[in-house]
Amino acid sequence: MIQTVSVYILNAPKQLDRAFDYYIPADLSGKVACGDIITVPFGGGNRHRAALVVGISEAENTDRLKPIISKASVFLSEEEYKLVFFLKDRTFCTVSDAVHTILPPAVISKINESYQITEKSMTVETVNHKAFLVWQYIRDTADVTEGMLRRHFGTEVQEVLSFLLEHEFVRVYSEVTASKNIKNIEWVSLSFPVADLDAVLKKNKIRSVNQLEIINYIAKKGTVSTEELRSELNVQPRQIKALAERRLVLLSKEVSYRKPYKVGSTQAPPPLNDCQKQAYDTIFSYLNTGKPEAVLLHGVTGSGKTRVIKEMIDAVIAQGKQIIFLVPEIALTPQTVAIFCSYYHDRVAVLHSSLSAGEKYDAWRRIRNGEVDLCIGTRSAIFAPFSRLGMIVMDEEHEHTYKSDQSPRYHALDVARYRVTYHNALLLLSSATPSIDSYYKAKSGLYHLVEMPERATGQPLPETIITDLRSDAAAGNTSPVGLLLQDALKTCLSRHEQSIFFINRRGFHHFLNCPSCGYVITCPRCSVSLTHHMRQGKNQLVCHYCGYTQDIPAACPSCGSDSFAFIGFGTQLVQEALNRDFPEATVMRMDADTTGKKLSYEKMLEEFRLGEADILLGTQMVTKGHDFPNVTLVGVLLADTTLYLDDYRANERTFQLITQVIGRAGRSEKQGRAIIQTYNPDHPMLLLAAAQDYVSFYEEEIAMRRALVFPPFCDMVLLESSSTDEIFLQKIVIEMSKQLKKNLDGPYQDVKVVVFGPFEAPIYKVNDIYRMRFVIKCKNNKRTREMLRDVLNDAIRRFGNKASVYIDMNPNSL
DNA sequence: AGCACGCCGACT
DNA sequence: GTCGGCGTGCTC
Repeated sequence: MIQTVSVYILNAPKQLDRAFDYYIPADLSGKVACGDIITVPFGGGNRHRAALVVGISEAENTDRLKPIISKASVFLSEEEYKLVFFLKDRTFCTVSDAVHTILPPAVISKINESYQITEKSMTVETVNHKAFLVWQYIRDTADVTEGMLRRHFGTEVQEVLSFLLEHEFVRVYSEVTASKNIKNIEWVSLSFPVADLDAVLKKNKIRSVNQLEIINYIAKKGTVSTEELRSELNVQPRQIKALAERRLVLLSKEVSYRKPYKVGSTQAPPPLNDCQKQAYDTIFSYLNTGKPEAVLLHGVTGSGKTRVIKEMIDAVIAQGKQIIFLVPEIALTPQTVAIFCSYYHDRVAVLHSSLSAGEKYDAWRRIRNGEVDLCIGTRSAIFAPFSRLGMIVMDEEHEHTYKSDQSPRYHALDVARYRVTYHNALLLLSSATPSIDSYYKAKSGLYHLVEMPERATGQPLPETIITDLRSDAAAGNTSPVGLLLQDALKTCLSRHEQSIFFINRRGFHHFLNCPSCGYVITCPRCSVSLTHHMRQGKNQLVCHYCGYTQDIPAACPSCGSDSFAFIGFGTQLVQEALNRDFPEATVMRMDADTTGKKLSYEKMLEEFRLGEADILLGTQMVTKGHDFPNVTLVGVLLADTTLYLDDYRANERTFQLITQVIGRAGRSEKQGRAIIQTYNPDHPMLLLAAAQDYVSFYEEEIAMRRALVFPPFCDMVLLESSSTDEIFLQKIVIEMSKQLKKNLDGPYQDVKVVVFGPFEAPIYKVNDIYRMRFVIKCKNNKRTREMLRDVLNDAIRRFGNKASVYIDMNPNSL
């Protein structure tokens, strides 16, 4: 009997996402297990590919199988291995995509293989001439890779190579490239006591200014890195080497982990107040219950949720367990990250998308080696390879950045739930404005609900005023800053206090809004607003859910005005208006245009905190959890833009956004004020947001969702296909439509769904690729996923090489 | 995705 | 006759 393996090929296209069998040659027999990463010959050219082992068995006849080549040193832990199939099942991704998300990119980016000759001797006579040439080449060249051999001998070298490997004239070494990414730090120190400095200098007759400078620098600072000498004194490495050769300095090497976050000074946190203590005690009681637990911590802005979380982290660490702390976006939460880094020093790792591959790998390795207690990071940090996970925290739980919109299209919350179940750990969700879904789960007892209704400082929430832009228009004010807001700004400036102006500009799709009455056209079938599209050079209004299309009416159906326009003004326009009307005020503009560079968000926010500008003007990013003690005025320049989004979550998003931005005002001892400008001053959602009345908002929203059957009472599936060939694409979606119908009438009769489409995607053509969609309302359960997977696989099998098809379960936008 | 196999047009 | 175009179909 010969051992065989089932594997999934990594970096393979969707069509190849299935198991392939190989046999294990004698030298690897018994050494391969599920979750291992191995290399195998694949395809006509037998090119070496990385693969994940998913099964081990035995066979008598292995004639039809190829042998595996080697085993890499990386492998998936049991939990990671299970997560691969969890992701595949839930998000309809390939095994390859899942593996790449769970392991850092450096680990499997390249399976680095090199060939070496063995002890077995070879002469021209024993083999054919070509084999001998290849063997010679491998013997005489260092680190021979497959690519090098291909370049030298052509693709047919594979045959020869197989022969050489089989007869053990040659063996293969495989190692992950990431190991080469380990950065060594070279430390330099004096070889003699500092007290002897003058004597040593005299004795060694050092006169070179450069060398004196180096030695004095080291004498002053103690041990320094060569890197520091290079940047501070502009020293060449060879100069240091020269000193080392003269035995004046000592060099030592040390493997270093790149640490992109500087550790600030540690300040003891303030003691918990009563409300915080109570919240902490409740959450603590769910720790170590022997089963998985989930808590939704709902606290108003400024209630000190982060303070409670810090205390929980301490408690978990004290029990010898580890913590994942997810934040929506590192760049937007620099304060949080810095504070936690300063508390936990080298026991913390930071993981996020703008780290280099090497930095990610370092952090990952430290976590896996158990050198870290706390991992702070964005979405992908949910996969941090802790083996003793005690708690997962998701800060600003409602943020959409927790959902990936690229394969695997997972939600960090789903992975978090999976992981806390695996570890019997605690899931702690925190938000001032929880997602409707989470609050519903908390209300139905699935999560424990912990409320923090008051601000830590005891300050009341900001006084909020809604102003009607139509009366501004009537009064002849053309500035995007309304009269009331102008007044408030004057007062604010005269007191030398700061203000934040928020522009709710979102995405590229816009709804159509009547400038005189504010009327918005909605879909007669879906109660969402229609979206403007250019279709065949024609302006049209389209519903993203059901595909309903109509022409733009010549006059407003509500007030009869004949000029429809797209509202929304850019940050630039507002800045100009502010500069004109308030020349004495400094305006800091923060949007995608002004924050291109890596850490420029942080810099700007820090500068604003220090009072270098009077007004911070920006989009979404100014609403996030920053703490600006001197801000007393918040202006929402136009609240309407998310009110009528073509999405069932429009209300939810508006409420969250407005509540968050209002929460920026009056966080210290000064009372804050917020002014919301709108064309819809009576819109219930705005009134609730202004009152910061989350519970009423929730009650209204959940009633609406229940009545219209939207999540959490169902799930939304986006089934999209795209192709450069428009005609072919039409054919595909018709076939998919048939397949859906066939499934739902036949083997999947028990699956309850409502299918909309096919219709064109909101942006029908991108980069010459046409896109068609189905939107499916369903219940996300095993049977539904089976049905969907069948439709997806069928389409991939039939059309996969000319079109791409994917499913997104509960996507961020439809 | 690669890569081979295969079946027709322009070249020695 | 054969070199090479890229359409089709398979990959353990």
